[in-house]
Amino acid sequence: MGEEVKNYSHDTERVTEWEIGLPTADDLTPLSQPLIPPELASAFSISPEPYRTLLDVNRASNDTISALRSGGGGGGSQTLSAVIEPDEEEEEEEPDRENGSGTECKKLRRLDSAEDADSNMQNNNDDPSSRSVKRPRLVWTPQLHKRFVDVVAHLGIKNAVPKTIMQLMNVEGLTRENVASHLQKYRLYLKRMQGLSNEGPSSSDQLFASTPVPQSLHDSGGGGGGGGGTSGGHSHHAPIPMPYPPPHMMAMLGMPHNGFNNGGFQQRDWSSGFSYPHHAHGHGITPSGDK
DNA sequence: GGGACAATAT
DNA sequence: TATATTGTCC
Repeated sequence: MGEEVKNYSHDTERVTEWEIGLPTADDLTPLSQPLIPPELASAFSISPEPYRTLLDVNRASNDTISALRSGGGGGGSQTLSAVIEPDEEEEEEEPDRENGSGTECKKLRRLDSAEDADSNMQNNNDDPSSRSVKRPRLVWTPQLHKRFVDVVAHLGIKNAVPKTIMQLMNVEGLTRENVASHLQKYRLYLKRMQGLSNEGPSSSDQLFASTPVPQSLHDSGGGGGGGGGTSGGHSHHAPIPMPYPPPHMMAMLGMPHNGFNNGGFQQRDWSSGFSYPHHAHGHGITPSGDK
């Protein structure tokens, strides 16, 4: 790891902090390589994508970058659509990354090509003004969850209510319901952790277990849990007005869940994780509007 | 209206 | 299984 790549032709100041924890170029499959090995492709009678040379890839990424730069300009707000920053950005450190072994688990995602009988009801809506568009379900990726935890921690368990959390998280496309639902589950988890008071990251709750529970959350628990609360001290943070560096993130809704990138869309944001798997018909991005 | 929570649906 | 939705109570 750790070798500064300065391939970028543009002059963006890099925020190296954001890059910590990101996979290095070596960890990623080069764009010039097919996502599916030829053998596999032929085994499933998948017609392989046209072969791409590095030049093609380069050109494509330059296109993307220039499109972004001209379109988004230096401006701040970007609507969803194609917010793909040339630079990798991540947030914060992740000290202990205990990965069992060196081998990255590569999961081949099988799409059930089962024809979605997908009764696509009244769902064809281009009009952003209409909120009847049913948005695909949110996937709480570790990154997203971390942000969630951070916000909750800063608010203090006491002030952490869905609406506030949602606002502070500053994630486009995230709704109060999303947060409420997740918060519900998170509280359950916290309760269990307190009840056990001992560390025993149960195998379950991988997501939660991977994110340290901030001390400020051990708050009064109100006795509820059961006794034994851990430790006593807690510092409380007053609700802060503008807590987080809003890294303008967006929720990617409904990425085409097709093995291949159609338009040449590349997902990246708050890390590769923010994805909505489901049937996203047609255009997937842009939850837009909303709230 | 909004939050907590449980039950239920997808 | 994870997340969404709904219903009830406060």
